[in-house]
Amino acid sequence: MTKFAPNLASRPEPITDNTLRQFQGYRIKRAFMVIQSDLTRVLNDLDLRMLTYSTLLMIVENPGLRQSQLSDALKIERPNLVVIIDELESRGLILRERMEHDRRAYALLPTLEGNRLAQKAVDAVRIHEARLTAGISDEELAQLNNILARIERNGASA
Amino acid sequence: MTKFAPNLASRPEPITDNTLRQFQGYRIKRAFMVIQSDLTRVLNDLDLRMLTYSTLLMIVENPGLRQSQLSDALKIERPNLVVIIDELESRGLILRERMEHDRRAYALLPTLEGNRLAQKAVDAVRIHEARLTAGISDEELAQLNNILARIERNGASA
DNA sequence: TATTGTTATACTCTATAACTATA
DNA sequence: TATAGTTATAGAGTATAACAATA
Repeated sequence: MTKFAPNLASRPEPITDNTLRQFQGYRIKRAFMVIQSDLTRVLNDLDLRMLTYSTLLMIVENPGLRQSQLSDALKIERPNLVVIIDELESRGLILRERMEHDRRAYALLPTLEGNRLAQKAVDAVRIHEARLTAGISDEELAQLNNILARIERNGASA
Repeated sequence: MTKFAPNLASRPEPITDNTLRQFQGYRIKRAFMVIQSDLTRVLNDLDLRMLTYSTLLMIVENPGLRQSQLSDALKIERPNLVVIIDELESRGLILRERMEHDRRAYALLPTLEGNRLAQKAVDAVRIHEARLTAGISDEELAQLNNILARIERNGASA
């Protein structure tokens, strides 16, 4: 085993990811994965997944919206939203109400329990976020969000 | 249709996501989704997906590493890595070489073509990243990465 | 016994085509 | 004919259990 044939060694040296780490996308992904992992655990205590959580919050904030509007806002394909709405409805968190002026569409409304669960989720997620952003000042977070928004805009105009 | 029964209206007002938008996770996710979407398109031109791309780059940077080391580094379950390695190997981009000192394990090595494709991918991703970070200074990106790393550390210690 | 790679399997999320009922 | 919601289906990505070969 010479130093000229390192490929055949068992590679006790630590594995590096410097090539990937040079990229913004990789670094943002790593932070996002950590957040997502912790958030998934927090939401699990409320029997919510990321999709049911964000769907419920959007219905609470925009009562009466249609499924098509919601799938646009959440960037979920309409067929995939159906089963999420089904789940929230069967749990008594939201209602589907036929619209009078267009009987093809449903107005989505939160129930009292839906509103309560949404509030509990928001509280829990605030605590989760406070933990993950501990030691980071409001100014730094504002700067972070400013840059993230600019990246998002750069991507949107592509 | 009175203003006191907005739930029954067809809701021509724009849909808002202020509840979700108050959270760092949501804002990071939105930026990441934009990056991922653009990166997926860029890699598609090289017949790579995010998983085959990051796997190939790790093998090029760490020639000789084992599949178990790679799955640890990429945070992919070992069974799921197998099919990715299969694909890269069948395309002639990498080799599986039995290790002399531990004949259970494979050393993963890039081929010449694997090295070439990895270089092309790195070049393409650099261009993609330059587009998405246009107008953002090096100082701002350094600040961004500093904050992202702190969030990642906060999550890791949880 | 424990580990490496593998197979089988299941679950979630995503994406598209085609249907129904309404418009 | 077009749209809203639905059904069916297929593809990724992810997760766990169990196996053969080897340590």
